[in-house]
Amino acid sequence: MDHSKNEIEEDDSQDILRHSASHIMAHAVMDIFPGVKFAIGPSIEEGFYYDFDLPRNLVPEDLLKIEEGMQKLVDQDLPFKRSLLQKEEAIRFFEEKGQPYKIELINDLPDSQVSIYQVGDFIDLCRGPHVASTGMIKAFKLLSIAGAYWRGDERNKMLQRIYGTAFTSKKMLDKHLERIEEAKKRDHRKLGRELDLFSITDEVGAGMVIYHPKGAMLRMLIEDFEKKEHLRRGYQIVYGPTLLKQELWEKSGHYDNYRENMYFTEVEGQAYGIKPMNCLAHMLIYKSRIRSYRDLPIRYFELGHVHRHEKSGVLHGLTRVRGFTQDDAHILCTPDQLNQEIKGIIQFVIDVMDMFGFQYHMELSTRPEKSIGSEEDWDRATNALNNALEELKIPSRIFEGEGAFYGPKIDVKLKDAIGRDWQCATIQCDFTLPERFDLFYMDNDGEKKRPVMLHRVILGSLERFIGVLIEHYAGAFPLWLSPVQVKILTITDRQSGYACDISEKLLAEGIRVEKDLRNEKIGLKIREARLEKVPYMLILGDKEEKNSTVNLRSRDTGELTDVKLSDLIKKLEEQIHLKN
RNA sequence: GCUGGCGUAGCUCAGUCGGUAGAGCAGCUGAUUUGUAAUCAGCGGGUCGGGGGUUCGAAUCCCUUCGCCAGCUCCA
Repeated sequence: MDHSKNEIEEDDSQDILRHSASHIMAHAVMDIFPGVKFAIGPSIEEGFYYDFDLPRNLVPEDLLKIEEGMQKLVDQDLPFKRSLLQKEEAIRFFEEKGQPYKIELINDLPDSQVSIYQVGDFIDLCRGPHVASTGMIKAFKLLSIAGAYWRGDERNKMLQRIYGTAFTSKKMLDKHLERIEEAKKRDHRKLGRELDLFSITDEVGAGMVIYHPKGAMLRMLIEDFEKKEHLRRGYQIVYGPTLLKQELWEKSGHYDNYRENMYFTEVEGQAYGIKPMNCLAHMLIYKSRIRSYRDLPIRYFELGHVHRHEKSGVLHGLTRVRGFTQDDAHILCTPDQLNQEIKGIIQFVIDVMDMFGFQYHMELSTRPEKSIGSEEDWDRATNALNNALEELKIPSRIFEGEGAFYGPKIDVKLKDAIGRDWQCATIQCDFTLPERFDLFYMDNDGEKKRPVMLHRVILGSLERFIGVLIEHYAGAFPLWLSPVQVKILTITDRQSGYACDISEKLLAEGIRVEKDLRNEKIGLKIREARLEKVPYMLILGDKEEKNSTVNLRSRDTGELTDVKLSDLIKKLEEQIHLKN
């Protein structure tokens, strides 16, 4: 995404504004809770926050009081004053103030001098910059209270975080608050129930999805699409079992590294683990016979249903569940083929993202401190990923040390219709599992060689992807993905026969049709079909029957047209083919 | 898992000071045969998330457990 110079400047000034607002909030909190200890208070993408160590827990009413305090500070139009202190001076200063978190921060700063900012009676360690004075904060609002660990580490004390946002005008703030409301309307948990797509119920278990007929249809359409696309790209479809012997998980290292996330069971004295990943069966297929370099690359694809015991607090609708279906593949190839394979996967991801209309960006994560494998392998794998990105001219950010313990990876973050990022696709290089399972191929020199394994998903998990899709389209799926594509509505029960006739003809063409023949007013039927977000309604009255036409009403344009059935079928088929 | 909030009819929600539960929508029945976002009338529906306690009496107070929500940490 290109930012013009103005936009960049605007982003910067907004950051400064919000960061300044967080200082003002801290001041207001200090006025109410004199003993407060301050942690950090940065600006973030949508606003700002500040973490506090407070003598008591905050309640929502506190936010109003703090907002009032902030408004007073803004009204006074107090200047932000910057000054420099020697590190030792600063430490002494914050010791006197009883601010242990600030001292910890100062001790970690490399420079001999640190800057502090004063606004009113509040002095904070801060790199800056800030707005000139508090009067420049024209519009702000505190949004929520949450717990947050000091320095983001769950072993540390949990502090109280207040989130807020600030803008240069009231109008912009209102627009932002409207966007938040809009996002709530698109929430896939809400739409999932309203559109009768799926349910998640305590009776079954937290994080376990039940697909209702329409949700199952949506999933099937995506699965069919994926199978076709994978076959086209030289993948072979395979299936592995859900339950695999515990010994196998011990061999793979999952038992040591991933046990907390796995479910185990015992049958006739034999211990089994429920698969949290699909790779083991794929490797066993590879190992089921001797492979030649001529066979490579081998690409096994599985829509594999895995279970992971996610911590209870992280579950969220379809986007974070305990049982989910990955569009998983493992590619076994020679080191020489690595680059080409990675490029193929990236192109696959791009094709699919474009088709669904998602923007995306890619991130390359390199070797973490805690990792296995030789430096040479890591370099080769990292270069392969990096070269592939460069050759395809894909800009990416590098996250040093964020790779998996067995290899570096490319993560793809897609951006939905209202600008939120989601992790779906990931491409990971792995030298460890081929080693542990002693995978090899016979090379052209007659020597056994070790293949490289790529783990990759394109959509990630179908559950998460479907959740994201629901929100992306706000439930109004494009025709090819709509569980019901056409709904037939009759004016009176005189048209029931004609309606069944039309319905059968559409079904015969593979169009997904529903009929509403109830003795209800057309207004009601249309209202309900609209709420169900059906792309096309066919309204049938005496007039249509007499003329052998249908009155077509479009969800997206609201347009009404009288058409012949054959023309309608042609139009629908064209649109389905174009997948829009 | 952690911090805080919340769990009342299928859904959205009300329920005062502790005195035995209510609305709208949905559902069912009947009437209505209707032209582009809600026809009218009647009826049924609840172990107030589960368990335990306090009390003459608990949706309401306390404990515990499960789940949900907002974050944190983790992640497809």
